[in-house]
Amino acid sequence: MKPLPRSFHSRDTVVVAKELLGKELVRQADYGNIVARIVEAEAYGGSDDPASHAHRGKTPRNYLMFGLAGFAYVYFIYGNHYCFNVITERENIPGAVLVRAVEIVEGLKIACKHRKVKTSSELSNGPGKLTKALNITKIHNGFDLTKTGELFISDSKTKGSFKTIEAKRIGINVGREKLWRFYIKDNRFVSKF
DNA sequence: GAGAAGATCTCCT
DNA sequence: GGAGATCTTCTCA
Repeated sequence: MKPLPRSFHSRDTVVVAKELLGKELVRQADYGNIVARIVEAEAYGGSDDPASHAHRGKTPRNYLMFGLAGFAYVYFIYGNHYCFNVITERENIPGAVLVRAVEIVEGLKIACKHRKVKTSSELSNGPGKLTKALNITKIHNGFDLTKTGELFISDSKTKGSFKTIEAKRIGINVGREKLWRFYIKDNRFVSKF
């Protein structure tokens, strides 16, 4: 498995969000490997996007969004959950893609251990759920996803054809009019239809 | 330093 | 369908 190059990520956030669908998120750990296919993603921009963390400027929390593309931006929210983002755009241009849902294609048993659920479709159909299933925490904040290691994104081996749906973003109160949420049509791992 | 809000999930009704 | 859990970060004084 080969990680996607930084040039893949350092493009327009919306383009990257769309093209991340079907790609594989690889989690390598001493207890085994988990491979998860990205089935749902949301684009978050900069100052022109009121829903984005970066819209009010650079802070110690969101500075990664202003940095080099291809790095992970993991943050803690609601006292309970981590959300996993991939940094996009060029340096000093804020942008990130929130991975909202994945389909576990390898390491299902390990992922099930991280989360106590019965069916695999409940395992990772939400931002907070997938980070738990893949055991992604704040230690992965700033992790380079373009290098083979504990966590990276690779091109998919199985290039199945699928239809991409554009929809309004979820869980936010501002900037909802933007159709910046993308998911694979008819995929049961998607969080909401 | 205090208060408020938040890109969510799970449990309970 | 609704509310609680629970903590980081930002804003304002």
